[in-house]
Amino acid sequence: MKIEDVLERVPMFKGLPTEQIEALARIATVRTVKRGDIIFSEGQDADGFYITVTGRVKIFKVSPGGKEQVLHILDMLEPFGEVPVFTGGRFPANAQALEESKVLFLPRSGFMQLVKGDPSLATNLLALLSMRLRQFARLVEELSLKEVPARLASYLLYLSERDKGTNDLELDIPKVLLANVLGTIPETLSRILARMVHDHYIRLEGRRITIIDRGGLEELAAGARAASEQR
Amino acid sequence: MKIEDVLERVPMFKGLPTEQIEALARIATVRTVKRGDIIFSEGQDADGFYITVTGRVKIFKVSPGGKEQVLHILDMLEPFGEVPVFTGGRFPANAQALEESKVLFLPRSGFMQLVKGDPSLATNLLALLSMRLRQFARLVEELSLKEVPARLASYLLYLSERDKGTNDLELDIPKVLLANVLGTIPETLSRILARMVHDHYIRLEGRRITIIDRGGLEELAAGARAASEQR
DNA sequence: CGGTGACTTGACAGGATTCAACAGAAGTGG
DNA sequence: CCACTTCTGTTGAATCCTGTCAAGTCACCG
Repeated sequence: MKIEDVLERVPMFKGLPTEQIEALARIATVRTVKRGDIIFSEGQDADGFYITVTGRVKIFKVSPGGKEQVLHILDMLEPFGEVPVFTGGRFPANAQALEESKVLFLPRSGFMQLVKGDPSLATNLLALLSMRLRQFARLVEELSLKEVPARLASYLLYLSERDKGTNDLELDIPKVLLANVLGTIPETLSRILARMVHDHYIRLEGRRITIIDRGGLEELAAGARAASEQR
Repeated sequence: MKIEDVLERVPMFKGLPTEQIEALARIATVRTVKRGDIIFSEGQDADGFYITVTGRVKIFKVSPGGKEQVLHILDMLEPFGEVPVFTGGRFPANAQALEESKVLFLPRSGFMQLVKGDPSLATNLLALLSMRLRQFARLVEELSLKEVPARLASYLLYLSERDKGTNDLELDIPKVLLANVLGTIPETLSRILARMVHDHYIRLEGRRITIIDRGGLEELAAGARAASEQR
């Protein structure tokens, strides 16, 4: 597939005139990465940003002890690593391919010129960054204000909502990764899932989860006292 | 003071032509708030954003149980509540005045037009939002990957750095608020400060803190094992 | 078939919150 | 100016969640 065709489908570039798409395509380069490959690391000098073409990428931070916190999981056609394009300097986090993926690299120079020249691109970007800020605000809220069961409940409800309200969910990521998304570790996740099963909130078979008490999950997510209340 | 003069000094509007400053001034309104006043609440419909003129404002989230997590503390001439300007919809968090303050309100309509017309304003905004994203990434890292002593150590070092590396710090916020910034509660903060004093990292008199072991603090901030190691 | 990765479970320790009580500072009003 | 309330900060004891350490199962792959 031609790069132009990819760029055209990127939401961020919605409404860009063809010639500018072509200009972008000329400066873009494709990079193929294998599962587990690091695309960039925190602190690394940033001279451009990326867009996923196929595959998925996680953005994450690591503690000195090796614990991970996932900030984003990016699907197809989502830009990432764009922050240092506007602030200059270095990448604030790490990016790693979850699967064999193709990513597009757009060098900073040239891109900035384009932004300056095209107000609709600029406002698209403002919308994108604002959306990210919203997500972060929610993430901070979850991490700081809620306990793990509440976060997990939120996540399950989010999955359900994303699929038009089904009760039959299928985790599309391994549980280790889910744990890191939720800001915890696999062991804890495992236990809380078990507890939720025991308390008849959900049914669980491997990565298949069925919601059987949506109301209960919603209470949990809202921060109600933990499951298995036993006062 | 005239509104134009204020707007001119706002970093975000750096380099804007005078006539556009004047256009902004025409749509802006001033609002005076007392200490503790809520400027906007999470979920409230957003039809514009704010800029601090005098005083300070905190942006925060609240858990159902009443615990607070502070996202930002804004000094003079800093914009806030700007996210929904670009995403539409509602405010993602609450804003409350820490002191008697004057804030400027800029309605969304009109502002967006200005953004579309002025590329340098747009890039200023992109830089602003990107900076915020960076801060959030760091906040998430602190909350998720570090324990309270490490966060406190980071914060103290940050204060020191902000004042050109002094060892004599003066907290400009009450400790309750600092606790909420660090994602904890006053009791815990109090104890950890006491421990740091006991371990000769700092000296403490009310809100005056003197760093006496910077290296030690740096280790703590990096995530080394907690103070008062006693294995 | 040995080996690696994903996942689970148990025992345990430890950090942090909760509940409670209290002292000092600050601000209010008579 | 003093009594009183409120705010701020500190300390103690008990509890709980969560992470750590360790072991073990199951599935999949070379």
